[in-house]
Amino acid sequence: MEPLYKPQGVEERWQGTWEAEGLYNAEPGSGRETFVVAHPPPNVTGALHTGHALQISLADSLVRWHRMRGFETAFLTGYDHAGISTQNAVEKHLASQGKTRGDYGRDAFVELVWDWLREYGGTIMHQFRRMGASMDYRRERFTMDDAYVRAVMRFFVHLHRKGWIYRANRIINWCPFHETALSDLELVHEDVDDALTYVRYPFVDDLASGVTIATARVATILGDVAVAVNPNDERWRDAIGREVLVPFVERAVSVIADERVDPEFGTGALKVTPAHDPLDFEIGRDHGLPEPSVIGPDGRMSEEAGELAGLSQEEAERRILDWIKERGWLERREAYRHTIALCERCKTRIEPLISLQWWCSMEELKKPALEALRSERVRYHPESQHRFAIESLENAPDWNISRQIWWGHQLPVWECPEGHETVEEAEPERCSECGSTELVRSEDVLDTWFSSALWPFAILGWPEETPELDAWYPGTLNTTAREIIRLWENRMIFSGLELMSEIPFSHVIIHTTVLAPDGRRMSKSLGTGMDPLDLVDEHGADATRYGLLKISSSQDVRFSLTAVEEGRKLANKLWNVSRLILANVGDAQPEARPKSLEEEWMIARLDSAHATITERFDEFDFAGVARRLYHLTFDEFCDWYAEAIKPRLYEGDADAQPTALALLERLLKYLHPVMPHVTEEIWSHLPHRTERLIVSAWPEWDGRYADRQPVFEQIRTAAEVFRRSGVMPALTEDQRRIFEAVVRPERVKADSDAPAEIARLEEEVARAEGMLANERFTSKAPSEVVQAEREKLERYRRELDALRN
RNA sequence: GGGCGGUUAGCUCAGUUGGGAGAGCACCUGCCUUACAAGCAGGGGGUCGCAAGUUCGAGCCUUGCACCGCCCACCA
Repeated sequence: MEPLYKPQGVEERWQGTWEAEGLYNAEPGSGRETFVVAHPPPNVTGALHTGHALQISLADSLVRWHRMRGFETAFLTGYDHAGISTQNAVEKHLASQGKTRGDYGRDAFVELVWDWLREYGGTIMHQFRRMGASMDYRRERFTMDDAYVRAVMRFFVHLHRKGWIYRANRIINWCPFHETALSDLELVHEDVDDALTYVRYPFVDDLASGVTIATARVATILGDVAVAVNPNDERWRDAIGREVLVPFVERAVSVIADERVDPEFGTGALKVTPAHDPLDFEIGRDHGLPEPSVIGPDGRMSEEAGELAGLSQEEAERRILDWIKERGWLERREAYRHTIALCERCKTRIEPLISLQWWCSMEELKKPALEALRSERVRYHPESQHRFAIESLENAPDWNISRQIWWGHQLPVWECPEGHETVEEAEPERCSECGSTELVRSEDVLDTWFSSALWPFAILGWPEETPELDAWYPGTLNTTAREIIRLWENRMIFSGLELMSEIPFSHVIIHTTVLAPDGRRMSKSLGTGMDPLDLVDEHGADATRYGLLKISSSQDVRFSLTAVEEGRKLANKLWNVSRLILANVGDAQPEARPKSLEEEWMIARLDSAHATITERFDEFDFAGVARRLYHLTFDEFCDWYAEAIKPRLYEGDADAQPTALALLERLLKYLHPVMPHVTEEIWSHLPHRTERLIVSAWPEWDGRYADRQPVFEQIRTAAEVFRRSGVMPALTEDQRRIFEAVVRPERVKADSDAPAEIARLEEEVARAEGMLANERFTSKAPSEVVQAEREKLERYRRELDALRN
């Protein structure tokens, strides 16, 4: 064993060994209590980012802890096909060769995606392994596996038969680049500098006056079917019911009243374009207005735009503005900064369009899920996120589940020439209504999250009845980022309840968002991202895991390299104290048979750490676990226990050796869930150990020596006084032996500063005396607090006496 | 605009029923001590964002304000 611990090489070796020896494997039917984590499936095209690394660190520490505690642990993993994201990646690849998906056609394109994935996809599992994630990689699943596809089809048909899936023409978010609908949750928003145009729509019967509206989308004027004002707006009260002319198309439309119009914005009058604005759409439907679409799926002016058909929106806007100016209807234009929606994948500006899409009603699905959340059968952690999850589900709108892309699960819907729809899991022979055999399958695919919603049970073989499904559903917990609550977590809960009649897991851990060191979000486009594998290469997976856990306490945290470096130091410290012990125990067998104060005290400290670690893990306070491990190792095990027994080890004290080995083993076990590699490596150097640490038993609590702690603490106080002042306080023989081993008084320089120490203690005595002299304190404070203060005062007086002699 | 989180040492952060302000890093001093110089021992450094309130006592509880951040959002 070298003095410097180098994780490089060691970690990969153990990762290979653990997996090869089948120690990550989960088997159903062991009869043991289960601990099941269906880890969030990363995008099949993705690479490990900091969020993944944190998620792995959290989940794997819990999994390893439970494995050692004797649970049957199933840490399950796989890939998400990530419809739009993957298609986008492949299309970019094609674009670099000057091609488009249109050059291939649907079937060839989908084949191309599969080829592309075989070439470039599926790298992240290697990175999970490199983090030390103890997943059962044999059971890796993919949402496009045949079995998984069958589960998705079953889910769709099930919901359709219940009447909860329907088709409707509604306004949706349209990405003109991908030419597909998107849910609200697949958008990003960006502030842009635009112009707000004030246009007068003249009254039909009085062209000299009219209603002035303000718009940021001049091109959509062609689709106006009304002007709306707030009914309480005095300025426009007389205009309600009159007719105005829509510019350019010179269509006469009514001025209507609607509460949803904000009188504060612009002039308080809104042009109503139902086909191209979500609010206008609602107003239009409620007032029974027509819905002319003047912008097409390609983002250009459509046939209904008449003479402007085929133009870009910018060109159309110029033409319309010229027309308005000529007639003097343009009141003014002003600079206007506002927020627009973009496709999160290609950053193309979203067009709100009316489109025939498939929807999933939330009305019935969400009821049992809400009950499960309100009764806390499923609990989000922290509590604030639990409330947010409930509110999100309460307000969940119907879910647009169809997408007009090619990569994904094609809808199990077949149409005959009569327009009848047949919905079956597999291709039907004839139309269910007219018997026609000329069936054409819907071209739409399902929203990626529709299949993700089945993850906890589809990966176990559902809808087949498998041993895995029987053993591991419901699972235990799930870890995820905050923004995934509505996209995924809530949907797993309601789909699990609907199809399995049981919640998929009991706990959802919403983990920290790791920000860049400057406080901005980590993202590739901002250039603030970082590759966690660089950390792993430089500092080791153990240090990286420790560092990420250490900073995982609050909702958002800035990444701090010092936390990872602290982890590296911890690994090195552990390595070296192990060298000390292993080099001086001969062929002793590990056995805790304490014969001295420092041994008893160390056992009491290990007991204390045992309690804290259990408590912190149970609360999902991973930073708290990391903190306790650090101080247990550095302050208690190394600085005091190891220093105290060192002289005995050098002398070959046969009593010290077996206990030292036993306590080191216990320390290694406590550290293993967080730092698996270095602990397993040290474990492999222990004499007579054949079993692996990863599957060794979590230590039992001892509990015999809690009362030895005050006796030991007197040595620590004595050391403090001595180092500050050079004065040697009175100690028992046993205490003095430990004191001399740890403090090495012969090495402490004789620049004693007794006067300063006396002054410090005098201040303390005065403070304590003051408090105890305050009658309001002694009469109102709890008696324990007063008693503790009296004891402190006495201790200070004793120390002071020792110094003054 | 809404929700949530944050504001404590130069930096990143702990502070768990209200009872003497802490850690790591950085900085300074002294030590190559037969585990570790990626170490050991010691030290300096903080009106706990601001203002009121409750209390014998507030970093912690209440109210208001300010600033920072994340997430969400159909003011055209």
